[in-house]
Amino acid sequence: MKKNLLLYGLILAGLMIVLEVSKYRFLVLENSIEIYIGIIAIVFVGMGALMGRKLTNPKEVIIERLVGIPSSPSTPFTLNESVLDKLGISKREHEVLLLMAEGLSNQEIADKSFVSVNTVKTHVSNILLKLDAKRRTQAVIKARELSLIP
Amino acid sequence: MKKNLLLYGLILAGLMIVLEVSKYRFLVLENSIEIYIGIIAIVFVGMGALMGRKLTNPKEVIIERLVGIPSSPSTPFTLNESVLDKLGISKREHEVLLLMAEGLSNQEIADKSFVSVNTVKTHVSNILLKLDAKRRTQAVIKARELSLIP
DNA sequence: GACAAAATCACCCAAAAGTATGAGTATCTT
DNA sequence: AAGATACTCATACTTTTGGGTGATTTTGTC
Repeated sequence: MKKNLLLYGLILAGLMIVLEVSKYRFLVLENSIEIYIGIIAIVFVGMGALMGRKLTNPKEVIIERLVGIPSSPSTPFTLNESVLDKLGISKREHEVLLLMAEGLSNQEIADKSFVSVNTVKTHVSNILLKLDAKRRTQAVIKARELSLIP
Repeated sequence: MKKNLLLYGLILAGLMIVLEVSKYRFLVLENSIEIYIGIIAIVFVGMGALMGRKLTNPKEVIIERLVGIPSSPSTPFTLNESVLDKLGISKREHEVLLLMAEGLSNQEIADKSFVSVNTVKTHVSNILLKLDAKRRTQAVIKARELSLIP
């Protein structure tokens, strides 16, 4: 990085010198000032681009891979009931939660549970409240984190 | 991108004009040419840096690291790319899929991805289509089953 | 039986999600 | 230069969700 800045300054200095020298040799015509600006612009855009690229560290995607344990016997899920009633989630609500986690719509949950959609809605609303989630997707995630669902 | 180039040209043009005008007003002193060059240099380095950053796709350097089972916290996820392009899921769509899996709303995804909600909607629609899901919740489940997301 | 908690349902409204369609831009390949 | 693909965005419309409120019915417990 520092090298770049240095190189950078050197080029600028170089240009100055070139200009200075040529000026006294009457090579700097009135109308050619634009050309100089153009050249300088191009050069420094290039430099800037290079620097920008260097500054932007390439994202490193680190993929960690386990060595042993080729196939652990998938997670043995056990429901955390203490959390369940600490949050005051009822049995029915938990059922709905499970169906929600399967990606079912309220209507589908209603059909499976033999209740009306409205009922499911209230359950879902309560679940969202109790799990402090804004959406059903979030609720499912939180529920899984709390071991309320597999 | 095009906007940048345009803005770019405009700034260059602007500088030219300023110089031209000031030249005839005898404001351009012999010794101040260096200052102008400096200013131009700085401006264009900045521009160049910005452009360079935009142009440079964030190259993803994938570093694989083997972990020696210190305490397997969860499933060692490895993305199944073959499935990914068998289903024709693009890079952007996959990104959206990941954010969807975090329980984010379309608006939140849009904000995080610096695109409009409409764009996110199209992506989500395509994802639902390609994953043969009716809802985003289902899509997430299927994606997880297919090892498209952790 | 009385009481409380849970479950059921309805209605209305607002917000979010999803569908369909068209279109401009960008990128990459041939 | 042309074509394919991906990405972006818009507009309009439908469906699903979610929030709030209130009311009735079970159900379990004291």
